[in-house]
Amino acid sequence: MEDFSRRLAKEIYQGDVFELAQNHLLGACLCSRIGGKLTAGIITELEVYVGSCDKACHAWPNKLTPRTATMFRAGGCAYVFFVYGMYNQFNVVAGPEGTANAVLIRSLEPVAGIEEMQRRRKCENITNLTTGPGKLCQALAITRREHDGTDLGGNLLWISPKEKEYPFVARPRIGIDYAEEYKDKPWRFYIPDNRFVSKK
DNA sequence: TTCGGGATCGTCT
DNA sequence: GACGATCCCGAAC
Repeated sequence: MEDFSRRLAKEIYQGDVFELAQNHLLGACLCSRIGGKLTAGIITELEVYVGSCDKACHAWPNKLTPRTATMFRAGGCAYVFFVYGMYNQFNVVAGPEGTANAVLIRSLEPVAGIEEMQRRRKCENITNLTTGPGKLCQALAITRREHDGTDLGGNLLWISPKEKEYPFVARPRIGIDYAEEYKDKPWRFYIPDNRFVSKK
């Protein structure tokens, strides 16, 4: 039986965003207990966004708006936004307060609450439950309205540290063609040879 | 297996 | 008023 009671330490979130993404979030377990149901999955794919220089980042160039305000908070909380009129996307805020760095979680390997995920997603196929940023929010019941800014050290939404090391590869990010010289930066990281990745 | 369109609304111009 | 850090489904190959 897996134990999801541990929490990633606060200081780790407030360090370098790439270090956080590569060495701490990839392979860790994203957990939610929403509506009384525990759902959790191992993070298999993610993308890094850097507010100070990265044209693909919502908060570039360090632009604080009502939408991006949570990204400027101290690392360790959730930045959840809404796109395409129907999907939510979950990010982990990184770095010290006043900086706008985030890690978009793109894909999970389901490990707990799979039946609840199937109900929420109206889908039986395990490999289609959490392989995409919009899908995993639906599976874990994460929404901008309810969870933007949520502390990731609590009991609603949290991250349990990885229990072993995983290899990872670096590739360009998805869906940011407008980002000019930043669109080809290999800031998407995923665990190779894992079925639960949205795009190879 | 790949491609293209539609759904749908918060956010910024 | 335009445009997405997407997803799903159906059509064509």
